[in-house]
Amino acid sequence: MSPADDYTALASSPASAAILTALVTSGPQSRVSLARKLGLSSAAVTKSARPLIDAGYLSELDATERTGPGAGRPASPLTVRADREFFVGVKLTGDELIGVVCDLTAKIRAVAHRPLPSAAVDDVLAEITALTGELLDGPDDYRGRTRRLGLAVSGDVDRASGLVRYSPFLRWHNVLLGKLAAAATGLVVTVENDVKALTTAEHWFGEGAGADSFALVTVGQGIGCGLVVNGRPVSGSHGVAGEIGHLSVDAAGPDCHCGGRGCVEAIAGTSAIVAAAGTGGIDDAVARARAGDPTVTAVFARAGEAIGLGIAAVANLVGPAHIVVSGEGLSAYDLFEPHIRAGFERQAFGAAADCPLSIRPLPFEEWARGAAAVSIQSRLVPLG
Amino acid sequence: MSPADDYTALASSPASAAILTALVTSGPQSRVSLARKLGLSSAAVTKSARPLIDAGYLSELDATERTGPGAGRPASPLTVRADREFFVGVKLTGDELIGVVCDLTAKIRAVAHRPLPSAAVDDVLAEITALTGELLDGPDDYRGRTRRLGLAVSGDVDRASGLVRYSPFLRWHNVLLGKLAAAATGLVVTVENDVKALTTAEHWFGEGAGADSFALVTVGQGIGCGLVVNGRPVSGSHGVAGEIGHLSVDAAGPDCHCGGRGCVEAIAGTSAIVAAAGTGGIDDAVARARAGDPTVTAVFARAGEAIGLGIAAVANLVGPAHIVVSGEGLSAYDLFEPHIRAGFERQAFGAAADCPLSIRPLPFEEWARGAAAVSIQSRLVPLG
DNA sequence: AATCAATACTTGACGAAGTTAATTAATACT
DNA sequence: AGTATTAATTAACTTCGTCAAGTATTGATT
Repeated sequence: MSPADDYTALASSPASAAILTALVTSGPQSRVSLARKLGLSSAAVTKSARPLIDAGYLSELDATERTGPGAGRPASPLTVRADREFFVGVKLTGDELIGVVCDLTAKIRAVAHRPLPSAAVDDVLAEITALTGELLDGPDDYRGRTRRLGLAVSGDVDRASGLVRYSPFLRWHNVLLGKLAAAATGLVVTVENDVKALTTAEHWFGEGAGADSFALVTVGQGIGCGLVVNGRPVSGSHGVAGEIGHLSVDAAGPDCHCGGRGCVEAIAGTSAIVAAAGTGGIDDAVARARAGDPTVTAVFARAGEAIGLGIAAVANLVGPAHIVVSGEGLSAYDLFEPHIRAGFERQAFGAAADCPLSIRPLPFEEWARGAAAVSIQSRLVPLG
Repeated sequence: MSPADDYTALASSPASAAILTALVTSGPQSRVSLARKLGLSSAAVTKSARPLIDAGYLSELDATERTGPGAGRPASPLTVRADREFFVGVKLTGDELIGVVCDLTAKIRAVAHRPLPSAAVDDVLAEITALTGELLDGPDDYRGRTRRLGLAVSGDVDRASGLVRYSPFLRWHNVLLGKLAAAATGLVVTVENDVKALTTAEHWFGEGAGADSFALVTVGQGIGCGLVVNGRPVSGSHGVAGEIGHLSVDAAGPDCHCGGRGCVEAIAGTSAIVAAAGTGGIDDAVARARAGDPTVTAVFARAGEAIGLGIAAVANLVGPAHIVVSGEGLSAYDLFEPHIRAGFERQAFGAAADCPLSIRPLPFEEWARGAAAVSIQSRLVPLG
């Protein structure tokens, strides 16, 4: 395999893309079960898998697990060789870089943080390069088996061109981050919106693995949502999608900076909670709520319910198979969770209420893992 | 072409399906422009189009329109031969059947109505057969060129198997309508949910033609919504999708029969309007509002705004390229329209507000046309 | 132990559906 | 008339799948 192949996806045909996707999202499987699941002949699986095995990306598992009713040749399931290649993922925030090294199954192998004293493009590129070096040239030497870097940025990002159209926290406009970072690091770079990246990670490697439709809701400063429908991410024709934070759930609710009224974010965003609780900061609000202050407890209850209503709206409109709720705001998980569920259950229509809801806090490295997941995906299959 | 071919789709390959879809949704085009748009070689278009021309489904237009800068061989655009085949569409309501004959471009050629004195399955089948006969064996003799019948039913429908799982107005449970109607009429039958059928019609033959994502909102007894995302209809993993009527937009709003509170439908559904206006019926309410009764005018204003908020939720979450608002409720179009727009514009986030909104009343035959559109689609391309 | 049935996988011939490159067709401009 | 330009077709080839036949590896039966 020539170095130039690093720039193209590993899968050269629809079949091999489907095989890689199924193995990554659903774990080791025999060729026959892959064929059944993907609607292919087993001959096609054999043929498509061969070059992937030869290149070291797949391998055969020992035929320990018997599948059938006993008789017959045992299957030798195919599996992804996790340590065949490594990927760097970096999440950019306004004041910090969070970096991880992941293997092919998006398992985090190394973590590093780095403050970001300046948001000037050149400074950020220098810090990305330094962080990448720190991760790759550290005690475990990943350098030789790492060709790709994923970046996750909040804001308006064009993944195909690696362009950051607008990023509020970095105050960037139209920065060709992909090309610049590729030049600075010598790696193949993908750039994606942070929520979409996290959605990809959960859809491929997390609880949403293999689901045909899936939603990820992030709770924090803002309330965001990534959507996967019919197996494909939703981007929105006008560049807007998943704006769950600006659904209006209360006609008498507070005005929102977006011009709307009663937005979920204007009730349940971090600053809205702080304002409503009349406390100094979110940590203070959490502490007072945990101490039992009824005013502040009510603020969290109202916020949780608003989020639940927003999630119910997602369930009613697109009907995802699974919804994961997460984000830095869920460090106060215990204060939110029952009210999110209450709001959801009240407003989810009919069978939409059957949609399983996973509500859990999210380690901050997960955002960087999301960036790596996009990079892994781009390595395995064309586009996304 | 043997009779058995009537059961399979006309398109035998992805390329021919793409060509038919493009010609139906975007009108006559040269082979070269089709190739560019679809990412195919022009040789592939030539080859795929040939059998469709031979079978009489496509034909070449006279090269009247010049395309290029003047020089060069003029294009002879391909076009769908609308009268090659006809399709019957029937919409089933609780007390009436509405039937149409459409040509291949979904243009309505004939219309017929028929009361439905009984909702017993056998009686409905007899009426469908009679209506179909009336349409096909009438003054224009469509019988010889019609092989397919589309049925549209409100409720829970499995298109693939032609099963009506549950239909509230007909009080049906698990009726294999597709097989039964095929046996009764001798036609190839498709069965689809009425809102989805109407969405298909607008997405293929109406204002949403060719859009990658599209939403149709119906206003009437209930408030419904059909969604197309990434070019494919959204069905919902748990069978629920597009339930815009049960988004909660007012925390202090009325309780809804669904168990929720402040649902769009509980504010803007026909019976909610009648109840809030304190009038005898919807016609009465419309009359009083048109006469300037401030109470009733306010009821319509509030209803319109609630619908607008629901539409904004769709725009914020999935970002369709175009939204069509229609339905029998929009016979009172003038009372709703400005308030729908006001609600939408207030709550649409950022670029979502750029989404064009078409608000217009809908002739009742359009529902039957929707049923025919599904049938046409099933004739042209596999699945949907 | 030998055979058989069951299941997994591989192989090679074939076919469907696309590609590229060369050719033919039809027009406008000089 | 000759040439540039664009459209469409044709023929040779490539790719990627299927099908059908065979091989591989096990448990059960005789």
